[in-house]
Amino acid sequence: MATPTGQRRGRPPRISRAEILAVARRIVDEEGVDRLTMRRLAKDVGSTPMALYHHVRDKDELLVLLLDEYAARALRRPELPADPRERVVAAAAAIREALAGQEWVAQVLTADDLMARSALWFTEQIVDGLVECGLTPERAVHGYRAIWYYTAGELLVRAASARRRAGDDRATYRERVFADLDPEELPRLAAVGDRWARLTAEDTYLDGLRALVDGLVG
Amino acid sequence: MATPTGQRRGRPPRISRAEILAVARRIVDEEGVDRLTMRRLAKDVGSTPMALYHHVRDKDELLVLLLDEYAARALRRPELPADPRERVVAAAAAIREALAGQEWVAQVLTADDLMARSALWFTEQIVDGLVECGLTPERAVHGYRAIWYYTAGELLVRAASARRRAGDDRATYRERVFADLDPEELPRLAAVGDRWARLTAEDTYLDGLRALVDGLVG
DNA sequence: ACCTGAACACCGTTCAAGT
DNA sequence: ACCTGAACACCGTTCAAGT
Repeated sequence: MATPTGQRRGRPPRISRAEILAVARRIVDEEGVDRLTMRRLAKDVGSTPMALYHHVRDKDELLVLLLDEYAARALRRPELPADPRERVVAAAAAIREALAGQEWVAQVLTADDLMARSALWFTEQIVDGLVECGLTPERAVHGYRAIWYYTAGELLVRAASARRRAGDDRATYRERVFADLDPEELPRLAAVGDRWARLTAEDTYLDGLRALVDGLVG
Repeated sequence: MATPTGQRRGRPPRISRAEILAVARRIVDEEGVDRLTMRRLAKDVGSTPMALYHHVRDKDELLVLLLDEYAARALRRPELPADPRERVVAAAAAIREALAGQEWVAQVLTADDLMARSALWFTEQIVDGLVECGLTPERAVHGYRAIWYYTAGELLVRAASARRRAGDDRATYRERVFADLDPEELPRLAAVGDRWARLTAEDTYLDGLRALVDGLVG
């Protein structure tokens, strides 16, 4: 709060929300989101845990702010195709592109959902593209929602398997299950057998997205 | 380990893995997965935290076991339609039906993925249905994968919004954003405006699933 | 073989006080 | 207004010892 003369009152701030977020981002990037604790963050900022609570409400808000800021930076608006169906595909793919690979994003994502004003432009493109394909505005919103479910699911499931690969040992469990399936009971899976791991590791996001969009626009 | 005469050696067990899982399940059902801690669980089992580590490797394994057991119980195999496309839809819907509403499942799901032998029958039905629709086995597996992304995404995103509704206050944030959108910049979203919350709260899982399956089988 | 007690190395957050 | 210190009420897991 400023006084009528423009002076600030009380003790001047030593740390800012922006500084807190920058340091948090560095910890997350270098050591993973699990290592981001309020105590550790305070230490790296050169302050105390409780000082942080003057700038963010709690740890949850910190994570959401982190995601919003990342989205604002990473979601550069691309040139989109003129064809409405291709525009929908390209907008969804751009969101996924920006969020994939950032392992920590998936873990925060479940705490927020379509995040930040910065993502709304993409939402607009998708809804608009679907309307131009002939859907009513209501069905276009539902279509956007389906696309978001698919995209978020891909991000979350893939992040989970990446984490599991890091922790080993359960990957071999799945391989064991698929290696000795009963071909009587589960013939298709038994036939795929050892190719399962390779097949599900392939990046088929775009194929699935196109199928979904094709199905949505009829 | 049994001796050649069938006797067990060493101190007889006081608690079993089955008992641990049953108590864990009760805690999760009654108070939520966040309240399930090794210490709390030990207390309810009438033992000590470290005794648990003789029956499960760590907390992660406990959660996966819990999910596997729940899936085995909840995934009753339904009568499936003869038409292959409808069979794919029905099998996916059955998985989703069993897992939806169980709020804790979503939080564990990101730590596992297609869970347990008990789910493989459904996977088989989906892959088989897609093959009968004319897809190659490889494309059928990719198709299954897309359906799983969509289904897991729906479960996780909806569970996240349910949690947020419980915690309030940020729901109003989204409403505020949507209430004063710039109609110049985001005309479609501005037009939907206050109907956004209602529209995205609707259960349109089946519509999206059908669209995806339609798109997959061409 | 199975269980216990004590300890290690942490958490997020509140409260009361200081400048 | 902003920050600090001490404390509260917890965590998961390891280690050494007991029966």
